[in-house]
Amino acid sequence: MPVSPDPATTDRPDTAERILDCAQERLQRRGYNAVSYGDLAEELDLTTAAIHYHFPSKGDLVQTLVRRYRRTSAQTRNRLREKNDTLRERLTQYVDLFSGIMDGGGLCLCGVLAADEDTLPDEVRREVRGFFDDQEEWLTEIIAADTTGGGNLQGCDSARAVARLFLAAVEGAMLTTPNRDPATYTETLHTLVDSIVT
Amino acid sequence: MPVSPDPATTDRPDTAERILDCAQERLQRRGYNAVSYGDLAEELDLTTAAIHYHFPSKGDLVQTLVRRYRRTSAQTRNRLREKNDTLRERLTQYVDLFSGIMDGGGLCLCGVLAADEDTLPDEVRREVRGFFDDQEEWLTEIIAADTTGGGNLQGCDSARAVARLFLAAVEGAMLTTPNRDPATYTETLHTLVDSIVT
DNA sequence: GTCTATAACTCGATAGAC
DNA sequence: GTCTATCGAGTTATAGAC
Repeated sequence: MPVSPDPATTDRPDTAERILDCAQERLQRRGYNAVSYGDLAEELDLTTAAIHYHFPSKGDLVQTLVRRYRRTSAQTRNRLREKNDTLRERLTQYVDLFSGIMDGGGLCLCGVLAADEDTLPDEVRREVRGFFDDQEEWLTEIIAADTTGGGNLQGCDSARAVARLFLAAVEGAMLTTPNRDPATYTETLHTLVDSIVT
Repeated sequence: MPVSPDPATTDRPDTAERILDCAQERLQRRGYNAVSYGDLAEELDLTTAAIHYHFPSKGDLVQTLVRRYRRTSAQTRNRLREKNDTLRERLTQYVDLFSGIMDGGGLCLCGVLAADEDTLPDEVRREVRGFFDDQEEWLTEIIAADTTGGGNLQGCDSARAVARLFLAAVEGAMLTTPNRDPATYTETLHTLVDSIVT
């Protein structure tokens, strides 16, 4: 039997993960170009050199972060799909995923980064684009899998077109909702859910 | 009869306006924190001191810019409303307004700035919020004014809820559309237009 | 793995000459 | 109205000690 993966006390995340956590929270509030090694170092009680040891460049750091974000998002989506059978339940809980993000006071990590797209290192840009592709693919699948054919958007439009619209509405509503109020965001998206599923 | 407003040759915009033009183009591509006085000075063949003469602080500059953006957007929307009678025409051409922005390679100025919201000076944040309020108000009016009651979104939902959804979809689609392709963006929004107006 | 120290650069902003 | 010159702070990143 292999030993515990943690060399030490096993009670809290290692430094690399603490850096990622902190970077994610700040990026979701401030965007790529307003987050610095200096910020993170101060909040984590480290020096910038220590962060550079774990992530040589800012591109490395944010690429690793978006990879983690994509991975956990995929796990969450798949759990969500297994736990719910109807398209309405699935879409509604998908919407709630992002209202949870807004509760924390930030926006979707990749939504924020997409606005800074022209200033991102190539490896980060690719990862952000991949995140949106993931979402579109998953939404296309659950919409196409719906057999009830309820809403007026079903049938006349392809599942992919509806998926693209849904993703756009989710990301856009986070950006445009007055005061970033999660309840108002949810209300806005429910208007679309009702239209898709009748 | 008053003299010409231009003291000189009247053939091209004055420096302040050239600065605003350049700042807008760069902000729409790079976001608030990746645009600097140094950038603008180089592209305009000026010094940073000259820009500071016209706009003492970055907050002044961007606030003035977003004010101008709100003003010209309002004029464009009102012309659009006068020239078209049906809700479908009005929504379709509203969508085209932003596909025109994407042709230039950038995003909606206020969409980009909203992603940087936590880093904006207060006066800029207020102006950006005002832009979204303008859009929501105008969309609410044209949706409420529609008498055909065609789409499935009409009636069951308030005009304001549909307006919020439409604005969110427009801003979000600019952000999430693969390769920022204007044609794909337009396609995505037409899915929503069809749903609203049947 | 974290530190000190620093290089090399960019940032927004200002003073004062012309 | 635009310039030169500069300040003080912040930026990413690296070298080398511990």
